[in-house]
Amino acid sequence: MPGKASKPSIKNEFAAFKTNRIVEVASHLFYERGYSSCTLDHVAERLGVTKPFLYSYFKNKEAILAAICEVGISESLSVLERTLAGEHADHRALLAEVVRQVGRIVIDRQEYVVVYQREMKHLSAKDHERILRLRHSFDHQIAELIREGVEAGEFREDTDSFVAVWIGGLISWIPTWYSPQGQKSAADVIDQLVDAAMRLAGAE
Amino acid sequence: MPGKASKPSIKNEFAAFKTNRIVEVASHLFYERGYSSCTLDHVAERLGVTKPFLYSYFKNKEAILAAICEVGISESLSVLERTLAGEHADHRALLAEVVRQVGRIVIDRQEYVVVYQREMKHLSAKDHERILRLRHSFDHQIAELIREGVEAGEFREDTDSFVAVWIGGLISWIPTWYSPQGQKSAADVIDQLVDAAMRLAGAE
DNA sequence: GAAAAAAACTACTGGTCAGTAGATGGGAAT
DNA sequence: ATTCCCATCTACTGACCAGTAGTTTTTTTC
Repeated sequence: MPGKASKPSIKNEFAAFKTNRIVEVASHLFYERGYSSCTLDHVAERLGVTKPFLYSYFKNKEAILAAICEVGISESLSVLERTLAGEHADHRALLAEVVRQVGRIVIDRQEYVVVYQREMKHLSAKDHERILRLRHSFDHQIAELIREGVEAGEFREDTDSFVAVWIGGLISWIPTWYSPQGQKSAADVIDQLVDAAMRLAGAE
Repeated sequence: MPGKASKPSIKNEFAAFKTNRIVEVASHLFYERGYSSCTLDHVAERLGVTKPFLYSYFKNKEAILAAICEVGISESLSVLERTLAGEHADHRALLAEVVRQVGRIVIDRQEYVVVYQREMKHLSAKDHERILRLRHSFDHQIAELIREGVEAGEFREDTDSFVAVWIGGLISWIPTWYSPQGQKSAADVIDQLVDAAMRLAGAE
């Protein structure tokens, strides 16, 4: 089961690999068919194993969903913190860089993000709360960044720090319309996203 | 069944009323529990009727979902067209008014909109396509409005008409975080939405 | 290479649910 | 009052599925 720290060993690496594969495949199938309509037999079949196999890596179906839901937000949060810790010319550049990085994650982890958005409500109260805290921490840090930027005179002074939520919306919205097969490349989308975020922040 | 034009008569009005009630209640329960996890017995119970009752107004469960999904987008589209037909000072005012009106609809029809976003993929190919066409028509008309505004010199000249999609994202994102019980009033949210949309369009 | 341990499987259960066939009952027409 | 019709209900089916008990296969250990 994920979520506990174990000593590194070849055995644990195998287990981690299998856990990961389950999450990958489940995410893809939940994305395609929806959580409730996708059976664990289906996930198992796609992995070339049987249902009880899954139960030796996850407590139940909901635990697999929780693992999926956590991917996008926890990666975004760790990139955010790493970027905040780095060196930057000003708040403008910092915001642009954060949005760029997180945009990249959201595009790479598209299916995970969509499953999270759609199926969140099937999480247990505990998992739901835990993941929501991560999300709020993210929004809060972006809001703080905006506030500081406004104070520093880098963003329009009439910019409410609540635009953090709107920027979050812009980012979260991408996976619902972006397709890797579409005309727009991922790089184009990210450039446009950064531009849009800067406009919202009033950084001209 | 909805979707056919009938002569107005007291009987048809009764039927339309019942159809409407089914859609209302189903929307609320699909919103709370998810489409696949919400049973028709549950919908019927909440209405104080039985399952076969539903089947005399809708062909099957998916038809109820389709009716729900259509509400938000078709209301938005009709408001858009009505607004475009009216008189306006300039493109700025026109865009602001459209966003304001559609924002209001999305807030009023919050649950319908969320169900549409989450459960779209359970629609039959036919319904899915039909509703997607409405959605595209909406985005296309907003894009056109932006393009004209840029040409008229009212929006920043480096504004790509693709911001229509980002504005659509802003609007669609509201129901996932706005709550009527929250601190922010609907009017505040709409004012902020309009401001954000104007920033995205580069209308300063 | 045999015994023990770990990993994965076969086969099942108890419950759920979309959709239906046929019964019922109350109002309208005659 | 009787017949008919329409709306709604009762009662059912066939399929599906999360989760489990107990067995088999594979790997590790000595």
